[in-house]
Amino acid sequence: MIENLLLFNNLNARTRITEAEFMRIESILVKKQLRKKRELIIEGEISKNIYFITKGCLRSYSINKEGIAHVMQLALEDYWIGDLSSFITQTPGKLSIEAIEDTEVLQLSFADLEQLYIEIPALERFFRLLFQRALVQLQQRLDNSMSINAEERYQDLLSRQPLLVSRVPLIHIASYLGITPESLSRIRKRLVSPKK
Amino acid sequence: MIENLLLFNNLNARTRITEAEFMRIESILVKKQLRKKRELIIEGEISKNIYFITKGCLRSYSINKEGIAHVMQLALEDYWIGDLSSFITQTPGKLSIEAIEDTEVLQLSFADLEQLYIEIPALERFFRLLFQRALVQLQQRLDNSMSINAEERYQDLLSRQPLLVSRVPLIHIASYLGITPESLSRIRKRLVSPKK
DNA sequence: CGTCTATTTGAATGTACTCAAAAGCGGTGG
DNA sequence: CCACCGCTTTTGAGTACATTCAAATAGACG
Repeated sequence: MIENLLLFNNLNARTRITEAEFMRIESILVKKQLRKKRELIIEGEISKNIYFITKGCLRSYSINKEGIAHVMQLALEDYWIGDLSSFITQTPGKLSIEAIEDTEVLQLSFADLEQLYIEIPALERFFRLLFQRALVQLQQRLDNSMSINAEERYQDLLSRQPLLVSRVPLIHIASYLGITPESLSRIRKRLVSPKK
Repeated sequence: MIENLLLFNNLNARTRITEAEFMRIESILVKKQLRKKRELIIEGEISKNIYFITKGCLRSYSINKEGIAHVMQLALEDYWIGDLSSFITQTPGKLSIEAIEDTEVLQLSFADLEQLYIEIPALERFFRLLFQRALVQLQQRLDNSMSINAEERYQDLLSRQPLLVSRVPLIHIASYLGITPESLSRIRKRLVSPKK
């Protein structure tokens, strides 16, 4: 019996995972609840897991030497999140992940995933496609950060991810866009009353 | 008989590809020569191929609406390059790729690669790992662009990729770092004569 | 050797920043 | 249930860093 239909559909959107394979995967996953403001992983730890979000919203971020946080990823349910760098090298990571809302995730460990890659070749394909798409999206984000200004970046995000923008506090949207909260506040004001 | 040892070692650095499998791959690859300043792919085209560089140096870049180029990737021999977005969606791309030096690449087509994924499961793993690492590196670059200033980004690149910096004209390094050539010129001057 | 492009330098400018403070909002405990 | 506290958002004023524009110099290539 399939429990996590959201994940089953997520895997099967671009791959074919059988029910039997999926139940094998499910038997390994660990469900985790996280209250708003609580941290899933903390800078300096070795990330033993990556996470599939079944409910809620998370942000991953790093802190620079001035003590300022920069948002790497904002993720709602049906997304995967983790400190990939720490996860694949199994060395201490620079990212922390915090819940923006009360959140529920499914945890998948490094060792288990390596085993599953062997047992279920379609899963290797799944993550190849996942990383491929993530790479393209990140290239797009980097290109945006170089080629268009803050206001256009905000409008682009707003048009692509309206739900995300409505659920995430301005302070984290600003950080994701690479600007200060003050600047984003002014941008929003301009967009409401487009004087001139 | 293995012809492209550089590629064979590239594939086998993190995967096991047998000689037989590799010769199957080689039978499909097309060798292409490219003179300095010539373009490998041009914005608006559908990227039918990705490329492994066996000799030389390439840059991929996009042009924004003001007509300014932004470097997405700088790649020397032993690297893979392409317009991944266009390649995986088989729709017109926004990137162009140009030779910075006389260059030789091995071309791998979308259709051939899909076939090879089926024939050679280890290749699926190879590209899963390749995209995984590329994603981590791009996350690092994005984090840098938000958390440290232009001078620090240049020094970081210089320490990580001294060969690349020495072989690529300042104008393209600047674009890669997200700054103007004038700014990078001034940064270099400061680093030579660090008055205060 | 001449032409074209890349690099350097100078001066003026602007966009987003910092610092500061007020207003708004949400959650918690008395 | 309401008052308070902390955090988020807004607004203002002054500033800094990299930009733009312009021009001179240096370097590469045919």
